[in-house]
Amino acid sequence: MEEKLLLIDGNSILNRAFYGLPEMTNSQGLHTNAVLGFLNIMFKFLEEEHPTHLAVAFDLKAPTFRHKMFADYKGTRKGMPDELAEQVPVIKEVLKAMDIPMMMQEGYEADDLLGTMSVIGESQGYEVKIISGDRDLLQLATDKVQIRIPKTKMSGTIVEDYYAADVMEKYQVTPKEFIDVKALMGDASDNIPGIPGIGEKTATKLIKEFHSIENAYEHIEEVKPNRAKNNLQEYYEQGVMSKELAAIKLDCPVEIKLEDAKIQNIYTQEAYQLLKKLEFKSILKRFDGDDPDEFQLETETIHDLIRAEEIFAQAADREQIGISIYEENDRFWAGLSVEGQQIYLLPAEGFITKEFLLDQISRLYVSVESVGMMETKEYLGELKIKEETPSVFDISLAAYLINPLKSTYEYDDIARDYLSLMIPSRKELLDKKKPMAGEDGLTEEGRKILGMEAYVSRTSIVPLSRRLAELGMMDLYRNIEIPTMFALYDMEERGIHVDRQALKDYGDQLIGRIEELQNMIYQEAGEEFNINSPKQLGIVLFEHMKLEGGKKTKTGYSTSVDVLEKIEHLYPIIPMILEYRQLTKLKSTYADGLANFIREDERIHGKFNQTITATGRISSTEPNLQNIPVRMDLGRQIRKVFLPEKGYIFLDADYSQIELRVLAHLSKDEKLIHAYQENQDIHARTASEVFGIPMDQVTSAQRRDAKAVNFGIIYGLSAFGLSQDLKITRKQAQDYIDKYFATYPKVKEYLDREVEKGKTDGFVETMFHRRRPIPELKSKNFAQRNFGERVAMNSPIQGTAADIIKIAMVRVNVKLKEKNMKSRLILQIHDELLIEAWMEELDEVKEILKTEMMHAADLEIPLEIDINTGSSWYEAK
DNA sequence: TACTTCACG
DNA sequence: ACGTACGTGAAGTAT
Repeated sequence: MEEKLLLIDGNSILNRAFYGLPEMTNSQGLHTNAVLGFLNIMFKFLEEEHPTHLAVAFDLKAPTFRHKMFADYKGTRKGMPDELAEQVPVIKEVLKAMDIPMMMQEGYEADDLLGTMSVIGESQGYEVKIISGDRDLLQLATDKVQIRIPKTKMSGTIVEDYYAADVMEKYQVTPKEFIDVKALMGDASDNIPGIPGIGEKTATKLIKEFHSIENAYEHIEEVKPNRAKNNLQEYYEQGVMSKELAAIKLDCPVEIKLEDAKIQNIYTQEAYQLLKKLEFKSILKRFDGDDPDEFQLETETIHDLIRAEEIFAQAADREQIGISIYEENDRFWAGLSVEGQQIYLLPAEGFITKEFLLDQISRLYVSVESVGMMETKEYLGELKIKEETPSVFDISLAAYLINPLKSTYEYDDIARDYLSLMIPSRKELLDKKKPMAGEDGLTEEGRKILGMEAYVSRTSIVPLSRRLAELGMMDLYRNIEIPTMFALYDMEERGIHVDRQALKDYGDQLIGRIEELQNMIYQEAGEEFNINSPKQLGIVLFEHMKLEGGKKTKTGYSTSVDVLEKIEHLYPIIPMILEYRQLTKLKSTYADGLANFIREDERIHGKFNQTITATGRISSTEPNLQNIPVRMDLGRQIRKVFLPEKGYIFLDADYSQIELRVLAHLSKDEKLIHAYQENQDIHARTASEVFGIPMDQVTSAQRRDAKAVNFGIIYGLSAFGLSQDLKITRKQAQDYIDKYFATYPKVKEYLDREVEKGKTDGFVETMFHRRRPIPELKSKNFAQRNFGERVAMNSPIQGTAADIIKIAMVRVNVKLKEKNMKSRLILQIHDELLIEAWMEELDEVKEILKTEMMHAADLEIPLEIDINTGSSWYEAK
């Protein structure tokens, strides 16, 4: 077999990887994206090329000979960011562990070492491949030496390949002449001065003609553009020196020999351990054979009723146990972790029925101190655990409170973060569409997943509890989140009644107008196209029709409302598009979308998610019942199809400006507090203060502007954002903001204080100690940091409001149940509760709502609510 | 799968 | 000179 040498430009590839991948750390907080990217690239080429030899070149840290040549060298190359710098020793450690030789030598750059090594390789008859992100290396290309430049594009990595002929084709000069081209044009980032006035084009032209700087100089009279001729004459010395700088050395005294680069076994134990610490699961998979200390569970599948009873009896006197459940169609399995690595898998079959298992598990909640389970809410219906059961320990909720920024809280994440245990994820195990269960019961993967989930659910109880206690969140967890979980379950279970036919009629009534609009739009545009495609729409409007106000976004023209509204009065097509958009939204998302979720009981049972938002709010999906139209009348009409059951009436209560009230409380601003204690119209009051006019002279426009400012404050406002919202100049917006803060000075102080806290502590928290980490505040990116500041201002306000309504929601729900009332809580929309009230209980329920909502938190100002009744959601709002 | 748009608080 | 209001979810198109 022919020998093949793969050479990697270490710094260059590491650099590319760093900027090509999103920020990423392992659980110890070590940045790892560049190392992962490097290894992925390396493995990609190992697989593609199957080289027999491999070496990686690195620059040494100290500025090298080449850079020192210039007195004004002060680090024209910006120092690398810390996040990258800390990864340099790491990749070296990994390579060392893999027995891959590294070339690093004082006084020589990686380029020189690569060049020298490629020459040696070629002279020995090796095929040579050089991997780099740097085009300068193209001068090394020959018939046998190929330069491969990987580029991370959106659609994966693409590689540009260059043998000598490819360089010729693309740059019209030979690889050797490439040096002269670079010497002529110079390179600021490499501190190569070049010759003034000669850029890429002239340089290429000259070298194409004369093949070298020296030859061009000898034929100086023939050098064409006059400017080039004169400058070449005047700066010839500098050109020659530049050439020396641009030329990669091919004769370094390299310390390693070719045979040292022979690939042995890179899958070493040391490398494995290192990669494990880095948490590179995808790379670990390349190591075959079993990890000697891979985590193993001992699984016993229970088919015998007597044995099952034995096991449940044994579990009953433990402090912690872990449960996992899996259901598919009518089949049911439970996983149980009682001690050590022992897992019991209990399929419901034969004498062991699902009812038996659920009953046994429910009993464990009574006898065991803590029963750990993930996503407990999904099983509350079957388990029949009472709200006040102290042994309920929901792993997902605990992990969410500790870090609400994660997108998932799966068992492998929890194991990594709280048990320092790397185990295969559900996604990895079920990778190639492998099922959890087959004809003969659980598959191998299914057993593993159920086992690990039960194991993690038991063993993480202690570390999670400890962490919650450390962070002062035990009360929040016990008294707010766990009870909220029960309330959400109840709401999901109850659902909301929808008139199926009325919903269909609503949708049908839209169709006519939509078609009409569509034809009118085609007419105006003079062509037919897909109006739903922002891309096509943008081209039709701003190119074909040449409307003004185009451009925006990287992918094309923006066609969003605020862009279109600006030109709404100039072109008749614009209002048509806006109306078309509105109607198709109502049709597809609401009329058709909601219809798909109406169940047999004529009710929609949406899901409420408790571990999604960064601030502590809940979210609603399948369908989203928290964004049913209300602002525009046509959309609002859809609420007429949400109806109470016979004998019931809707009761809707929402907090009046809860976030501003929370702000008043948290900031302790006297003026704001006073205004609320007097129950004044806060927006009018703000307008009066900001514009310096008496309350009774505030115009509706002034009130509207003041309202926008009040909202802006909550969002961590910026002059830009406010100006966009109010369609005023930034100067005016800034003026409003200044005046606002002059009026409510404590608000300003409070917001500044929160930003400061965020910066020093790395997080901010609500009145009830819910915390939101803000990693963005440490970002070196200006925009990111600004975002972090706004988050620091907004999260405690939005989060405290979320805490308060959770408390109210729980109390209302519990009270109605305790009193055995027929009335029931069915929806929560952030600051609003919707109750399907039994007609005869109406007054009592109203009282409960008022009391519980107004007294959910003890603030310096009263919490007010608006309350309405109606025979549809439309009427009740 | 990413992006854009738009519905809500 | 950056590039933005805070928090969500769903639908549709383009990749």
